[in-house]
Amino acid sequence: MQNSKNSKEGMANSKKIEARKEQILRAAEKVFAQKGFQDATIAEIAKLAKISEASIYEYFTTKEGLLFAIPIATASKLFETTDFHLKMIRGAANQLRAIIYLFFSSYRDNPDFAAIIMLILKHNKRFLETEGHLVIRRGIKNIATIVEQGIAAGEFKEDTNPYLVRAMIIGTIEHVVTAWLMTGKPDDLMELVDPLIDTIIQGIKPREEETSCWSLRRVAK
Amino acid sequence: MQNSKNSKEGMANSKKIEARKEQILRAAEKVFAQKGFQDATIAEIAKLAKISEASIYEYFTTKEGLLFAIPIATASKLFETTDFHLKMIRGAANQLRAIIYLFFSSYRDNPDFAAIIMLILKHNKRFLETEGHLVIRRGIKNIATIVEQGIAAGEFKEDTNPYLVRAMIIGTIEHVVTAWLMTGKPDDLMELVDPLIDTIIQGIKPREEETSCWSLRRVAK
Amino acid sequence: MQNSKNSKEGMANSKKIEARKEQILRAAEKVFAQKGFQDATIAEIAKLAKISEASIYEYFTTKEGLLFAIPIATASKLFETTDFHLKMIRGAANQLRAIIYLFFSSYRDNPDFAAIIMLILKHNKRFLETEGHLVIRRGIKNIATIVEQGIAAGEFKEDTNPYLVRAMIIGTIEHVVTAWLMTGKPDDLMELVDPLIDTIIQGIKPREEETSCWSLRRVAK
Amino acid sequence: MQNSKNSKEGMANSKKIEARKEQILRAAEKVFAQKGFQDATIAEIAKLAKISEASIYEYFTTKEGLLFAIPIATASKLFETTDFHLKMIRGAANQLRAIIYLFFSSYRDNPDFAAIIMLILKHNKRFLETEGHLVIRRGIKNIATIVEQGIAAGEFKEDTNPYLVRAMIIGTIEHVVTAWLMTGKPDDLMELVDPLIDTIIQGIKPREEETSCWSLRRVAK
DNA sequence: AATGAATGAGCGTTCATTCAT
DNA sequence: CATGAATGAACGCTCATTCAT
Repeated sequence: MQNSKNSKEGMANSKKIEARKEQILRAAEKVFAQKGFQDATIAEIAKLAKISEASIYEYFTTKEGLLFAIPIATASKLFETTDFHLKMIRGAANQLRAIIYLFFSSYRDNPDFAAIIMLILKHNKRFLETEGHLVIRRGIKNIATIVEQGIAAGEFKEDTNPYLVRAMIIGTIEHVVTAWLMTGKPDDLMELVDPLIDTIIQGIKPREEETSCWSLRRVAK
Repeated sequence: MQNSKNSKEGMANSKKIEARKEQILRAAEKVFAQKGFQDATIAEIAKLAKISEASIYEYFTTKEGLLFAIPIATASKLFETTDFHLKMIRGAANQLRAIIYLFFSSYRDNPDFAAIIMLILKHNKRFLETEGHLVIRRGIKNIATIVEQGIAAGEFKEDTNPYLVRAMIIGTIEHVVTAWLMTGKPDDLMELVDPLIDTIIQGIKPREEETSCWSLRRVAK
Repeated sequence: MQNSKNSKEGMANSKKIEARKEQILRAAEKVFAQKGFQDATIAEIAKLAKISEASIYEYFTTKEGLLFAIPIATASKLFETTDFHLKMIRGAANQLRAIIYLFFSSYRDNPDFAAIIMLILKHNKRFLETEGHLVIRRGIKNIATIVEQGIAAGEFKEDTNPYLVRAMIIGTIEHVVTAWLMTGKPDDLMELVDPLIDTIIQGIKPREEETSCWSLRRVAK
Repeated sequence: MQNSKNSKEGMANSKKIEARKEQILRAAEKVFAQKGFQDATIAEIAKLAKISEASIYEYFTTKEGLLFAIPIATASKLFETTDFHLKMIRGAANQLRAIIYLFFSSYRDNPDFAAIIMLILKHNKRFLETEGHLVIRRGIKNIATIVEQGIAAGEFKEDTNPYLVRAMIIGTIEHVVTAWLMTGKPDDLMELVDPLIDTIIQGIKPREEETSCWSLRRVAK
């Protein structure tokens, strides 16, 4: 009985703490996204989070530490979702399409998260050594892996550079999303998914004469 | 004599002024590239430029104005060079290749300029309404135009989206250069030129079966 | 049974409380001595005392109150010891010697206590109106009293100023101990006891011609 | 002509700067003396000096740096005065008397300086490695030297410990001045000069029976 | 009795910018 | 034209203290 009470309290407490953290993180996300890191003030974040400035420092060590903590949850969720979907999809091309789709929709649905990543964190060297960056790095690794699998399966050309493909995908997404953010988010991001993936896929698939028109070499094998 | 002396002085002065400006800009470029905008101080720039802090304000209105003025010269030169070369090149694909080559080599040769663009200016909304940004915008327009010409010439697929292609090219370059800058510039950027352009070109050129394998459809037309 | 248990508990409790206080005081003494008053934090004291910060405020009203309480026990013990020894000693000079000896050895054996007194409390005006200061004041009164008795007994010159003598003794001890603390406690404090007291005693004892060589004047009286 | 103008300006400027520094130092001295280091604020010092807070940092690097600079001028003057007088005085005893007199009167006439030294700086370890402390150290060295000369001249006992004598003199002065400061400066410090020096001198001069009373013992030898 | 959690209040320091000379 | 000197305005962070539980 005592145990259950304690464990309940424990849960309640840690839940409360997590809720508080979440509350601060959401406020910070909004303020950082709107003002940028330097122009954002702890005072404003605290106000928005309905908490005292000092309390923020109970949960995060510094203003920058707070910034670095922001993307962890959303990025984790994004990459979990991605992993979940990828398991159900056959074919490297389709998997890439899914990834691009999920990235775009994640950014579209979380523009503050997108702004933090694209406009603030991406250029901060200290962020490179952070848990948040680790999450993102792991999530991005997928792409190169899928490309490699596509090459192995003959879906993509043998001389395809998986890291270049990844750079093209991520770079294009970043560029498009950044422009979208900077211009006040007028466009429909999702319209670009298909053209982008189609272009990429066509760019890296084996030459037609090798595959479609008799596919001599493959037959030969 | 006095006149000529004066006019000489006038020339000398305006030259001197330009030289002074250039001196400040180079110092600012170095400092901003190294420290970022916020962490760079006017004091440090002034010191490096061997000029007083107050004097900087004789030539530039604000710290941000100084920042915004930095890329103008280098960007102008880059786009002039690009224009110059493009006139000598036939074929949209070859022209895109040239552009990518020139961009990469410009960034490689001017890493401070690259850092200012990639890590600082790209995310500054106020920069959008700036002469510097105008120069860059004009320079980038080329790409979409060339793609359009390529489509018109049958070099690229008819349903190619020129703006997406441009986004892919610019986005990939930015992503690669940013990574190169953030990781201490270890890689050889130029190695990526060919794979990148090859992939893009293959991604947007008309389908093989339409062109290589008897081009039935086109003939039918 | 219950009663006895309760009273036992009562005893245990008050003992426990005293133990707790003592625990906090020792932690505070160490931290204050090491860091000084301002640089010491309640958090650090609490950590060292293995108690929560809030609990400290169950036993002491403020950080300064805690500071003021530190020397009471040690000072009381010192002055009790001193009183105890003085009863067994005849002659003002010997008594002064004993006092100086006991002071020095107390500081040597309790360098944290010494640091608190010499480097922190001695300069705090609010400490003047404190129980801790009262204890010290009482303990120091001895010296002047002994000097007065020495004068009355003809051991010391009639025109000796007891308060100056006290100031010389205390001042010298303070100066020496402070230097000892500030320089990392390298010297052997005790070596100074004899030279100090000898010099003082010779400085205040009646002139030789009055005492040793026929003591004319005294006889004349 | 130009030269003289320039040098005049140079003088004017450096004079102005010195005046400004002096102005800040006087304000800081007063505020630090009244409130102590921690409770003093730059704001208050700036206000009293009729200067902006930021300007203080044009002349001093930190709050503590400002504190450390305060005693330099006064201490230098004190020790120069001391040196000046000592040259005109014969006899170690008289010289010690002069030193004690000059110390006391310096503290009496500059109670803020005295408070800074006695209540703040004396206990700051970082001050030990400071120009201000160097000045003081040099000034205090005198005392031991004079005692040594007194010993050599037969004025003082051969077994006199010059460092103990110095500690007694400085310690007593410090103790007395500190008490004077802490109690609101009611007493006349100067009354203590003669009794103090007389006691010290008698405490360290060769024994009377050897010198005054026909020196029987010595003769006996 | 004990403490986890929350915060009010405070301050040193930085720096872009101005202006008299 | 050049600049030395001055400053207004801002802010992250700390910590002693409180209080509900």
